[in-house]
Order: sequence, then C-alpha cells, then structure tokens
Amino acid sequence: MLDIKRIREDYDAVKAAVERRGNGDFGIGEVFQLDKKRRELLAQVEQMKNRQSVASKEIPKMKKEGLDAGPLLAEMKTLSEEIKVLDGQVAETEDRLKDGILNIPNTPHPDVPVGKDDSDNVELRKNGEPTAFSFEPKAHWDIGENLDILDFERAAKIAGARFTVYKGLGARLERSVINFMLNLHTEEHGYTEILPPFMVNRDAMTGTGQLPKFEDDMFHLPAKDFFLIPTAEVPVTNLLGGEILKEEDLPIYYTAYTPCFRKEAGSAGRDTRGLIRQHQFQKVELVKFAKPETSYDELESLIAAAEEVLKRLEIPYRVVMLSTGDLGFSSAKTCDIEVWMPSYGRYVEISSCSNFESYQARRANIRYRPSEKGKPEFVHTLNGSGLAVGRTVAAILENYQQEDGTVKIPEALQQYMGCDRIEK
RNA sequence: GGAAGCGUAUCGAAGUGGUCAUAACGAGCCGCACUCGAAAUGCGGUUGUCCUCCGGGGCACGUGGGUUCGAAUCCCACCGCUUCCGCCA
Repeated sequence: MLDIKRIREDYDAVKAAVERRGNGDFGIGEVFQLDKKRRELLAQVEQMKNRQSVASKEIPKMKKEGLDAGPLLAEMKTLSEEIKVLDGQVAETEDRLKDGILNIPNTPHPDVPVGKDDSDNVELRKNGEPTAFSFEPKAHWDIGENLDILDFERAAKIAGARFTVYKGLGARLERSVINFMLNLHTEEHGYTEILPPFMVNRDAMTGTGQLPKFEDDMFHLPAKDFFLIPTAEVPVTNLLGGEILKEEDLPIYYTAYTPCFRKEAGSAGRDTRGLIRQHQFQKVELVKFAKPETSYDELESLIAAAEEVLKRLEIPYRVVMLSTGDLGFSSAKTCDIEVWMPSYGRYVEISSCSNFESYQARRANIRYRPSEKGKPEFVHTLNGSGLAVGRTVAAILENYQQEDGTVKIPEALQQYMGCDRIEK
C-alpha cells in the first residue's frame, strides 16, 4: 500500500500518479478525508486517555492515605464510557481508511509510458528473429496430441476445461524445464531455492496485494480460509513478512518452483486451446528483497536472469516495458519477456518482472535496519517469472518442431531429458 | 481430532489487578575506557508506532472481545508454536 503520509503531504502529485493508470482515482480522495477525520478523533481520545491514566495513579494513593476516592471513581466511570464510544469511532474510521488504502494501486515509476492497455507497451529489445519454417508449422496442442505427450480431453474429464495432463516425455519435458531453470538460477545467478506451501492464508494474500481487490480471481478453500497460490510470489515474498532484516543480508535472492492456480475469471474465450491459459500451471519464480537505492539495478539483473533461460534454450524473444494501463496493481514498473509463439504469429508473455518498491513491503511489513544506527526502513521487493514452465514447453514444442512431426530438444535440455528428440 | 503447556523488545526470559513497560536479569549490537592491538573487564547507550501548539502526549505484552475506575496479569473466542495421544504419506 501507499504511505498514508505521502498521500497526506503530497496529495495532488500522488493522485496524479495513480490517475496515470486510467480508471479514475481509486477512491484516494475519500482516503484523504478519512485520514483527516481519524487524526481529529485521535487527538480527542488521546487527551481523555491521558486524564484517565493520570487519575489511575491517584486512586491507589488516595486509598492508601485513607482519602475518599468515590467522586474520582465516579468521574472515571463516566470518562471510561466516553472513551469506549470514541475508541469505537476511531476503530471504525481506521477500518474504512485501511480498506480504502488497500484498494489504491501503486504509483507508476516516472519512466513508465502512459497508455491505456498492452498496445501502448514499449519494446525495449529483441533477441533472435521469429523462427522460420520450410513447412506449415503446427500449434503446440496439435503437436502434443500427435506425439501423445499432452492430453487435453482426459484432463477435461477429470477436472474440466483449462487443465492439461502431461504424459511420457511430455511430463518429462515439463520436469526437465523446471530443473534446468532452478539449477541455472541457484548455481549461476545466486538464488536460494525455496519450496513453499502451495496454499496460504488471507494475510499472505493481502501482503502481496492479491487481496482484497482480486479475491474473485483466486481459488479459495473455505474449510480453512486458505487460498491456492496464484504465483510463488505470494508465499515467498511473505516468507519475510513482519521481519526486520539485517542490512548486510540484503539483497536476498529466492527462487521457487510451484504450481500456480488461477480462476481466469473474465478471460472466457481467450486462449482456450493449449497450454497458454490454464487453471493450474507450473512456474519457477524469482523474488528479491533489496535496499531502495539498488532496487532498479536489481530489476535489471532479475530480467537478465530470466532472459538467460530463453537464450540458453535458443528461443526468440523480446522484452517490453508495460504502459501504465497494463501495469499490475502493486507494481511501480514491470517489464515482460515475450516469447515467439509460431501458432499465435506473435510474441506471448512468458515472464513478468516487477519492482514493487515499498508497496508490498509496507503491506507485509518487511523492513531492514540500516547499519548507520538508523530506524527500520521498508525494503523494496521485486519478482519475476523465471519462467512460466507451461508456456516454455509450448514454445519449445512449436519452435523446435520438425516437418516429420517430431520435436528436437534444445541442447541445454538434453542432459535433463536423456534424449535429443521427442517422437512417437 | 483429543489433552496439556506456551505466545512479553534483536534473542532468551522475569513480571500473576495499580507503585516494573523508555519492560528486571542474561545475551546480542553500538560507543567509550583499559590495551601496542585484540580478548577479558568496566561504564554508557539500544523497542516500534502514531499525534503534536515541539513543551509533550497516546497506543502496542499473539489477535479480537469481556470484567474493572484501572488488565501483560482475571474471563471468553480465535490464531500460532511445543509436547503427548489418535490418524496418516
């Protein structure tokens, strides 16, 4: 969430920054008013509480000295009731304020281009050229079914649409990609591997910004009020929630493989075939905790780590910076890596790398203590896919398909696959 | 799921209705002294947060309620941790 002090003291600029996203002011005006009201009530009730605590020290003294404390006790009884009423009003105002501020998105970084949606994203760089074929290339869902390594129909039988069963070398390919990514990030990029719970509580979902605004997009388990994680960002970022980190431990790099669960509410009819948009997909995530002054450098190296996966797999991709209209709720700046997908005839998102600055850290209360005897400060949190596994598999199947229907295995994956080709 | 215990600052931990919450005691950390230097020792400092007319004031003892003039302390609910039992991979 945003710093209420910033909203209070720099209202016009913060409001303007939020409005660059489009979609209005997200109720920031009401938050401003509630903050004012809260502080007025607080001043009033604090004065009364001071009177109460002073008198509370008088009472035992009076009793000890044999004086009559009756009138004072009566006054305190009344005061106590008044405080209770006013405290209730403070609490109510605070609840509304908290709710309001949780629904205000992060302010975009000044570099982020203003735009209304993904058509206004800006291409930063490109690696390789779209794969050229001497034959008519097939879509990965056809390739997968022909090779009997992906089974969408049986998946629908046991779970429904937007699920996939991987089989044989298909399952092995998914697992190989996961291992390849994890090994690369842990052995060469300095990340520590985390295997977190795949379901989390409401606090964790609030800490990274999925709740309260996006509850409808999540799978909820009412029995324990848990949520299936929509991304490893949630458990891994909240891993350090409420902690005060040591400055010398920063930056912290974590990577985690997890399945991700999303309802995909509102995307009916989009990407209905294949692996692109599923209720469950696998992902290797990169998460960083950094000092504010280094966080944008850390974003660059995080993107580079994710790009390295595609470089080694030798699949064409490009990097784009999202416009304000396409920027995620909690993010200040996001760059997507998009992979060339022959069946779509365009680049498709395979990684989304963001700097959340202090937005998540403030919600999840993740701080560090600057060594120069400073007070604790919020860290900056970052994350990015490194990469989405299902989409990587789809990209391999499509970009490495051969005219005879077989699929070559990228050299970097052959040691994991134990073969250099998938054939029937 | 059943039973018991526990939840206090960076950590361990004391406090069982007001005089101990800028929180005893111990550790850690920072500074100073001693030392050629270090260790040891001694002295001092060290929770967070909010409001402020900058004098000061409020809040926080897992969370939320209740009792009371007054709650870390008594009562209730919930959450978490530990141990034992049950169940289970």
